[in-house]
Amino acid sequence: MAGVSIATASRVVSEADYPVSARTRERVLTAAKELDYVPNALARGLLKSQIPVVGVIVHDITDPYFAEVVRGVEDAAESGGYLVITCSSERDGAREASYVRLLRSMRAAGVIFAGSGLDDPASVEELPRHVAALRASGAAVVHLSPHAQGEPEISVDNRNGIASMVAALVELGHSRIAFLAGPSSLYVARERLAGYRHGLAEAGIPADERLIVGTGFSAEAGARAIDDILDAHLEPGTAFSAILCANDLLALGALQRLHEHGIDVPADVSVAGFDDIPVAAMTAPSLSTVRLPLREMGKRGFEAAIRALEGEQVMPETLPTEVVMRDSTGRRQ
Amino acid sequence: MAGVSIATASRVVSEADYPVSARTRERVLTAAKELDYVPNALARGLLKSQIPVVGVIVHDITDPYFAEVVRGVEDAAESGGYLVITCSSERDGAREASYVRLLRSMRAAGVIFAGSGLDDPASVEELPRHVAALRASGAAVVHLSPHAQGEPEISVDNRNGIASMVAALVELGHSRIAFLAGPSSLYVARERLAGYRHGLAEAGIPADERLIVGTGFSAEAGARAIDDILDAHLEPGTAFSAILCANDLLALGALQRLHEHGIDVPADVSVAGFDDIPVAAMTAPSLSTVRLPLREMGKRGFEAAIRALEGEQVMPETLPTEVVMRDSTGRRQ
DNA sequence: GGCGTGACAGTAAGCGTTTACTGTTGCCCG
DNA sequence: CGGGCAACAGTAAACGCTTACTGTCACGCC
Repeated sequence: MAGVSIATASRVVSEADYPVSARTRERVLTAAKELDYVPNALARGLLKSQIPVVGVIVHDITDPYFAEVVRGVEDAAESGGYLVITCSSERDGAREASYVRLLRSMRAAGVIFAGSGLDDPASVEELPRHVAALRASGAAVVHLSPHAQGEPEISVDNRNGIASMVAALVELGHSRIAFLAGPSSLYVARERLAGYRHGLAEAGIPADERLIVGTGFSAEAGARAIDDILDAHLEPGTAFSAILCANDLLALGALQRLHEHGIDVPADVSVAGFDDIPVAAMTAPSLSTVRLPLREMGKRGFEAAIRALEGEQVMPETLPTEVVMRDSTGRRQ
Repeated sequence: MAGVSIATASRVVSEADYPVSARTRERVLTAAKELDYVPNALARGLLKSQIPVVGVIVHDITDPYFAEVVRGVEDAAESGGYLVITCSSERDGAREASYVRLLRSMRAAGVIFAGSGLDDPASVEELPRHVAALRASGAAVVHLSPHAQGEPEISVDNRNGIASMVAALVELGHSRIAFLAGPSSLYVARERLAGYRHGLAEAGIPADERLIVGTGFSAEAGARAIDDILDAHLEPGTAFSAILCANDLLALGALQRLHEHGIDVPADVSVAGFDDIPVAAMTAPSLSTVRLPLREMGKRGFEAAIRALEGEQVMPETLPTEVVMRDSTGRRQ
């Protein structure tokens, strides 16, 4: 339509670094607009063996933690013209591996693992094969949490984050602090448990194993844990005066169940979470927690991927955490 | 490696409907496994002018409403080997159009609009062009909410949903019910407002315009609306005894701000939301709301897209809503 | 015995781009 | 005034796959 060869048209629309006269360029652009031309990313991708898409592997997009991270990736990706594919693995190694395979088949430019690694056969067999192939073909792989293959590219100091909340609770006069520990199959949960022990040790408080309860990572699990604690005849106020949770969802569930039991927060017991997901500020009472820069993690994750794509060496970064005291914690009565 | 032609190998790995002898097939499969062969989806897609990917356009993946819908799409998509691309438009027509253009450029098999339509120049100019092109090229386009182009393929009866909550509140003795209406720029908010008026009319209660407050669709907006109401010297208990919110996020914000003002829910005022996002069950008091089958909507949306792809006529479906009374509502004192 | 037929296997075209390479100008400089 | 070069423009190959088409062979039937 512009009366030029395909090559010339391509050079104009793809903004190639190749001289094209102003008149020709103009004609091509006019024709392109007229035809509502949109380049075929598949053809382009076939040539480059890469399509401007990054996959984000999360445990569950419905978990506000991951939604925030994905949003961070998305915001950073958007400006570069990248699209992001969300993959909820539901903590199933096979599903995770299958997603990564699909991402590999479509030559995604990068894969960002937002959730922490799993102890799962598929995660140690099929997954590493795909990850290696992805890397070999020039795709970027970045981790935002600890995992089987080692240290994450972008991380947050879970251990010291939890420890500083322990310190804050100790500061408020609490010495018997229960811990809802999350699932021990998750690397990140183990780090947080270590942080709890570390914080206690720092304060010179011996850990009471009866106060450490293994849980899932959901609100229901938090509510159930409260039931378990109460069933074990651990009296709030005497056996423990504060409950620290390995993530906010657990804390939310705990808060609700405590309310149902007529146990007042923070008068009878203080409750603290970890992550600072948006709803943490919206509960009544609002939840004291440790803020993780979730969106920022997503953003940095994407940026690290881009850097890797450009052949740069990516240096591991650790992002800061911050204790946020709200209304669910109070001085020990 | 298997000693066969590319065509034969293709027939085996793509499970084409073409006879291949058992021996040959075996050899190909063995070689494929040995080589860790993964087909190139881009090459395949280039040929078919379509790649097994669907885009979901949401306002914000961080909003639990959309996270649920996306998860529904994802779950349905996974079994078919489709990947889902999340696009948070942030209610910006230009950003939305740009996402759809990107989806078009990569020949996505479908685009699902999860959020309701926008009143925005870009949404009435660029967007329809891309949507038309997508449809013309055989891609499926499905809407889960009302929008400028008409009725959604999958929907929920917002109007009657709200109206039935009004009825439930009236049943509890409330007659002065404030309404946090959401943004009037959103089709869905307008439908809900209509439902509120309808419900009131059904109960023979005249609408008091002072009790209808325009808001955003966030928790902050809900909190602010409470401030506005109180600033207007509308006394809880006398001017109104219940607050109905156009979505749960608004209700969450309202709940928190009421708590801060020392106004007890439900003793002083009842609060109800709409959507039944997961956190609605986790607040204290837990939130009475209207359940929308969000995940199911996502799932149906994907299925409708597949049906459209197969050339089937897709019939509009309306999914049921259900009033869920929890602890934030009570009989009028 | 010739031939139609079914079961395979291979050849090659084509999907929409990008880009190395090959022209063709016109201009500058020695 | 001729050679060299910059500035363009076009040709064609290649990316990895699917599939229409073209064999080839063995078998069974008239």
